[in-house]
Amino acid sequence: MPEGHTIHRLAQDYAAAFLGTPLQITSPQGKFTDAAALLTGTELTHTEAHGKHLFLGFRDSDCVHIHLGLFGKVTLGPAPAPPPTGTVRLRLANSTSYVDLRGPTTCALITPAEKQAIHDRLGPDPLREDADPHSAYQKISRSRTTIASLLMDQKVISGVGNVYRAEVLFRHRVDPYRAGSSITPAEWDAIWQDLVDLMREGVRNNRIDTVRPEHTPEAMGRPPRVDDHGGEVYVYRRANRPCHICGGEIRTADLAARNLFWCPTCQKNQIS
DNA sequence: TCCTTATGTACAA
DNA sequence: TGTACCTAAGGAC
Repeated sequence: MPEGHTIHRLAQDYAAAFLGTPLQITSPQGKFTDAAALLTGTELTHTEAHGKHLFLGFRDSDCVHIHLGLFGKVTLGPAPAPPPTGTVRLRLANSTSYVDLRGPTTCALITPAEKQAIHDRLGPDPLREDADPHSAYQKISRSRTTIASLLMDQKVISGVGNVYRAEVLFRHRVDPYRAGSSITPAEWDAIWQDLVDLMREGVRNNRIDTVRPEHTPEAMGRPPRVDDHGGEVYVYRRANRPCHICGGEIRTADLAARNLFWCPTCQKNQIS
């Protein structure tokens, strides 16, 4: 379930379970065996997230770079660790906990220079203190590309994925097909601040909820409901179902090989 | 049991 | 723009 909130939460969870304790590090699947052998017995010293990238620091400068991609999953539990299945790329274990990584796009030992290069190519992350929303707006305001595409471009803004993209555009009534250049500074400020708030809540709850209190099923007099992905949302994966606000049909379309969801009735803001 | 789908990204043409 | 990569869950039979 990897958007930026998931990765920041993992950075916290890895730290809480493993920081400063000697670790047994293995790669039952075999694709990370050499690095695991190099690191086993050492301590985890640092964890960090930037966008959807997770960094695990060992000793002075050893760093494991993890990207979950679309399918990657992490399971964390109390010791003793169960016998690993054949798909576990990386297992960390100490006397109290274990964590298994499966199916990541990336799991690699990298140098400080390589780590820096990753930071350098990523746009500001709403979950990081060092984020500068203005640098994202510089790119957006000069682009003829749609705002829906720009929000998914990790060079523009990092950590936002297909759920937050669809939901934040709905919350601000922004037509996803508007060009970046049509987004006003005030609109961007509101969208950015909203992403900061939503994604922080996502880290806390480990899921994505975007429905405002006045639009919850209870407030609207509808039966309770949790959407397919595990949180409560306005439009994501709700194609052909009624909009929570106007009752019209939520639409879906292909945009850059991803599914876009939006309400054509509610999302008509041209200038706000 | 098979097929589709998924909260992602990189690279080729 | 298309394709490759990685895994698992859910739905259609």
